[in-house]
Amino acid sequence: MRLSNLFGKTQREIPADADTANHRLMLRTGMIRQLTAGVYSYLPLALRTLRKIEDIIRDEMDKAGGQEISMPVLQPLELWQKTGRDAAFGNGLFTLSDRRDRQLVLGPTHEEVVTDLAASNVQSYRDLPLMLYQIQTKFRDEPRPRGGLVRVREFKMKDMYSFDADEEGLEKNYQAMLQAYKNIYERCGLPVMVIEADSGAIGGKDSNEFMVVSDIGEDEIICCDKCNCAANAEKAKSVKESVYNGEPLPLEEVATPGYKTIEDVAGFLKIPRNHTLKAVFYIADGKFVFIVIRGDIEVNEIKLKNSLRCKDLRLATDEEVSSAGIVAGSASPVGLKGIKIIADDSVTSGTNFVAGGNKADVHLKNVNYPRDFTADIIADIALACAGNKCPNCNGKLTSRQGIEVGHIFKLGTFLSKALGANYIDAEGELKPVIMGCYGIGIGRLMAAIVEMNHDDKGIIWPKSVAPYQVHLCPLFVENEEVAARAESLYKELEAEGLEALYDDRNESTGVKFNDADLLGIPLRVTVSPRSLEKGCVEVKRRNEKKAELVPVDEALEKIKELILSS
RNA sequence: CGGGGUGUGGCGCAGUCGGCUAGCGCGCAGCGUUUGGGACGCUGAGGUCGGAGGUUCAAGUCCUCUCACCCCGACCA
Repeated sequence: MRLSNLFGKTQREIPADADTANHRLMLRTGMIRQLTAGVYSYLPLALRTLRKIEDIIRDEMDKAGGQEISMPVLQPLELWQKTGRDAAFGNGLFTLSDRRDRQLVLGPTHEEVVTDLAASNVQSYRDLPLMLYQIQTKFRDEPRPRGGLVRVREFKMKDMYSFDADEEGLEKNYQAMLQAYKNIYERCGLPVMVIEADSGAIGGKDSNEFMVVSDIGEDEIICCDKCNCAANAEKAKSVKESVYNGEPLPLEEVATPGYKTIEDVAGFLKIPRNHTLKAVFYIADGKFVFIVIRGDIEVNEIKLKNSLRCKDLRLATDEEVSSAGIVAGSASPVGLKGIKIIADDSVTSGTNFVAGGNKADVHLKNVNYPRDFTADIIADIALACAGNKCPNCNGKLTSRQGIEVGHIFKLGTFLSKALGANYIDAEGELKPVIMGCYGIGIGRLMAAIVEMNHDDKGIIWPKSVAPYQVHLCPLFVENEEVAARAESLYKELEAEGLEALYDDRNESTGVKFNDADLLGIPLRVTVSPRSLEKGCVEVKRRNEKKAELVPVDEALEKIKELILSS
């Protein structure tokens, strides 16, 4: 490609609100252009890289036994109602109606469609296992798109679905996918961590996320510095050591004039925060719920949502709290009637806590579970934090930010049951197929690659996904020998099937070199009067400082060697 | 959904106590001189100042409504 013809110019200035390196660089290189919030056009350079990423993914999916298909973006809402996931996605679902007023959705993912497809095509255990995948556009109406390509509303995703007759088959496919994913990231030059994850709106059981550790990541990873286990903060557990304050003592009221927060009450009574019980109020699917948790621990809303098996969860407003008859600042589970109580298991391992008194300016001392109150649900709903202890090895937990570049799930049978995806086993018995699903966001993966592979000059593409393999950069193109040499070298490269970006523009050296660094093609070949005087051209890797002089007639071989070496 | 901010040529911005023909830098086109790390001169093209309504002799500037985009929060009583 001649740079003079390339659609998408490099920019010297970019909007001030592009605050991540990958976003700035993709704008400056002219790879992407935003159309509206979370919706982008991909220009030629971006598309070339996206295709290379897709080809790596296809290769690994095919090796793992996948078959590529393509499923519709436009899907009947009815299908989503059958599985109940229209509600799970809620406002995240883009919906529309056709001319006959039929409700349609733009697919945020394809479990429903693929399960429906399997329902009509899988009949016997002989049809299993089956692995289907596609690389297809998804639409999700995110509350807040951000960070360039990191969180968008329209994006391409590789989604693979596995169908098995039994749990062993699922496990085998799941492990195969885990390995395939590791291969994909490695081939893309991206270091990833595999962590335990919550399965979220997709539903299901076991789930792992693939994380690129980066400060711009939106996810928090909780990781043990001793045993190296790691989990998304949404899912992570930590040790909640028992708080034993002696044998249970009689309940006792204590005046706490004006002291409402845990911080204030604990300070006033001169006790640690973990000797208190905290009350938090949520509205779960429209119903008021009362949460009790130890004062030093925060509620993990994802865990809470899972415990409640609810679809919608939000904090209760002040009005809702008072109309439920709760005394804000002194709320207590003790003596509470007619309200669902969910307690973190931390309240069961300790004695003589301080809790609210259900009267203004009064708290209760010596509250003990279950003597003084009981809960409708006892569960782990605690947020694990850096500094907590690891539940596996008692090591110290640390926290870091990560970009989620892949997510795999063991779905089980809830979708196949809802959509009638059954098979007849060897004994003639009808059974639901067991499913798994496996996703990678292609654009986000590209953003993560740029984020992890750049310097202050520009992108440093890994060879495997660079838009071009060689950046041919003649200087002083009005010099006839330079122009002739560059032209013939370009034609030779093309004839060899090598991907060359040829900067044929009559620009100054500074402009050309700066653009070369910005674009980040792995290998730069400079043709100039100075080097030609020595009968040479200059070859330089993007990730190295020094250039190397190579005799003109050896240049092609040298370039091939450098491109093909690892 | 709540809070804050911004909308002026392709990009980045100034102009906003109302006042003449809306300006600067980059980029773009032409000519010339240059050019081993973002050169320079001259000439030129390109804007219904997000949109609608209003106030006024006069609106990019003031008022009302509206749309879009960005940032923060989605948070513990």
